[in-house]
Amino acid sequence: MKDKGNAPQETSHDGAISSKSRRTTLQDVASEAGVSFSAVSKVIRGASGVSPEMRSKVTAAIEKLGYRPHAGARAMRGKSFTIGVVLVELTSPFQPEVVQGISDELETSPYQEIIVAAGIAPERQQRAVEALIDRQVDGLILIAPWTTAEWLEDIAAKIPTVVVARHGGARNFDTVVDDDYEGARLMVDHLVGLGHRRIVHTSMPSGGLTRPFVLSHTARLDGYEQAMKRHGLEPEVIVTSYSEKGGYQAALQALAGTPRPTAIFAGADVAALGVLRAAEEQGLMVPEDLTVTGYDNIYVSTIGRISLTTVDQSGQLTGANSAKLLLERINGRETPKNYVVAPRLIPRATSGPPATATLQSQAELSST
Amino acid sequence: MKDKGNAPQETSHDGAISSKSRRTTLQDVASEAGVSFSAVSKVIRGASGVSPEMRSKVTAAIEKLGYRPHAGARAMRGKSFTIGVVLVELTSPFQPEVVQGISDELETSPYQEIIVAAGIAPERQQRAVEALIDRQVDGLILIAPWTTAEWLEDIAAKIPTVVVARHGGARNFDTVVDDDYEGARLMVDHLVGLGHRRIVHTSMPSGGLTRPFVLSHTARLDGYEQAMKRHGLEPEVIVTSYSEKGGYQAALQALAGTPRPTAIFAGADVAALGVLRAAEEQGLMVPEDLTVTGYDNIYVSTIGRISLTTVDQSGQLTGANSAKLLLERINGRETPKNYVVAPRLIPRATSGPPATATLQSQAELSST
DNA sequence: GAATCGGCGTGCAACGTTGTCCATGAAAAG
DNA sequence: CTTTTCATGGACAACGTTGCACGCCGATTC
Repeated sequence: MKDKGNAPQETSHDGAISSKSRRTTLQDVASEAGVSFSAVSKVIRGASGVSPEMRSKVTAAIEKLGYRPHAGARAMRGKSFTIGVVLVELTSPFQPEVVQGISDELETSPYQEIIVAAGIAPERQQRAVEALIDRQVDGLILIAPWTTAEWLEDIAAKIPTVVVARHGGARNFDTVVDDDYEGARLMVDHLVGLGHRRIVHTSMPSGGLTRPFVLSHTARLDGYEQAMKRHGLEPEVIVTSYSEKGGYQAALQALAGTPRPTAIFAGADVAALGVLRAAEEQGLMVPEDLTVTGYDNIYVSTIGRISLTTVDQSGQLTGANSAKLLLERINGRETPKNYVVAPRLIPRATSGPPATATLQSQAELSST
Repeated sequence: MKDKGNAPQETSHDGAISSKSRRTTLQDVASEAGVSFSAVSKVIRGASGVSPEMRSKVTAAIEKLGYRPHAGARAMRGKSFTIGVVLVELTSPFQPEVVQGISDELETSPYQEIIVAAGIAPERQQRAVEALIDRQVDGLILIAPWTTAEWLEDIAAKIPTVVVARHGGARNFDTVVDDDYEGARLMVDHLVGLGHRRIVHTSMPSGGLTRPFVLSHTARLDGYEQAMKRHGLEPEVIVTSYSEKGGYQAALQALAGTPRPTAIFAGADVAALGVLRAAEEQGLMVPEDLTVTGYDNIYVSTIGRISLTTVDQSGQLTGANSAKLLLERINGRETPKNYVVAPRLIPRATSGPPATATLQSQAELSST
């Protein structure tokens, strides 16, 4: 394997090769196999018009030299085999689960994902998408984008796109959503079934989006309100943010009301954690004095100390499905598909019948 | 702006343009500005030999056409302005914080990060790195890689690299590590200061790595053992994994010992959560009957219901610093740098003096 | 006033692929 | 035995950049 002496490394002017050795290219493989480089390209692309011997010779050479195609060069002509994924925050508990589902699904495909955490601001999200398009991604998966519907349609007209956690369907892209409406109903039914009547819901600003093109939290809000009305109960909503702090603030506000609610249904598990803190501070026992529930079934909710009653929507499944839809779309499908993930109620330790059931119903009666 | 009739869209054979309009290129900008495309390239690259008028004309044209450079084409000749980041798991609580730090740092640079979750298996991590190299990343940040030191040096010889959370320094790459050794000492001192003498530590397998080239958890283990010995105490280590389940199992094992330990110092917060669950199941009050502490100061540890005593190592800072080091290296620095993040003890509600202090010391005396 | 210099703009050859078009030769059909 | 067909492999022109080499021209120097 020594190549000393009479094998001049190509007569280039480039005297000082920068120690970092050159990458093996199609050309290298071609000369190793003793064929033309177009033939090698054909083998790699699985194009027709290749004899079996040809194929095996080339495959052997590729193996021997450890050849790997240059993504940049590929991107110049056609596909880059790269998928762009945009999410809001990596350190938030739910969205990374979706990404993990995407990663796992793409693991067996030739595609590689690029992940960008773009925050909540629409402008920054748009810049992130543009940066991905510069990198010639073959497709986009946008998780809970806060941009306008028109902008999304424009982007999707240019490049195969799947949007996650956004309701309302679309013309040019596929969607994967949890049935948030149904999930909220499940939770309200659970709480009402336990005997609760004053149930407060915490939500987030709608971000200027209009129905039916809304993000998950708005659909949950709608589901909550409808379910409450169906039970003949008065909805009560407090709008803060989906964060521990937002939940804490919402809880303080809710608990100051008279009569005090017996249950707080936070729109997200993170917010429910804040509600728990507020309850603790006010000396309320959960679930004896106050039932607290969330949505998302994030990891923290499962651990013993928290054991939060919540709704599961399988981030993994959501991610895997969006990756599947995107690959279909890259392979030519044009008609939009909308995949709906069925939510599942997970009753745990933070929900129970209201201890003050009799007292409460008296208050209800006198106030009606 | 209508271009009907006598503006033939270039005399190409390509009749059916696939609706998705062509991207604007250097050439387009050049004709808009009435200059050569090399001139435009110079302006973009900030090369010398450009007159002010030239620059403004070109900048205007770029602005007008909304030109954005094609990353693939750039990657063919030189830089791709892309950084590859490899981590173990996106859904783990600590590593995404590091990535967030990297993202924030790169936000103001022309570089864009590609994130890959590669799992714990060295082979899969290696494949991930190769996929990134195929994409011509200009640099790599590897978070807690389980690969051999030789392999890392080989990669780093080819491409600027920063390794996070791996001790021992290196020839060809920079490292950013928390001073895990010191952090473990802080925790042991804290516990001993409270009066504990039987302190169990939970760790993870070393993954076949040999000192001094070890991952964080091994350094924590070393720090724990040294500190215990300095206090004249007997170290007791249980090896499982850094997960809720791993912590649970370790705790069961530890609590079965006689005399029972009064404190369990888990090597990671996630594991400490499992310890808490085990304690709860056995009817032990924390911290009255058992002190539980962790390491990493993940988000969950901060919330009221958990309020875990732990050691903070600022993932954000770690990430930001590794990005800075990588950019320096991309700009030509060759001499390796090792950045050490100072750990900080965060005492919270899960640690306190052992209730059975007298009893405990009797047991100690009789067993010695 | 001629020679030299340096600033500025242009031309052009890569870079590593893809996919179309073309030449070759063997097998099948007449 | 000649013509057509078809499978196979090779040549080659893009793709959108970068960065070097060159040529022009006005200004400085002797």
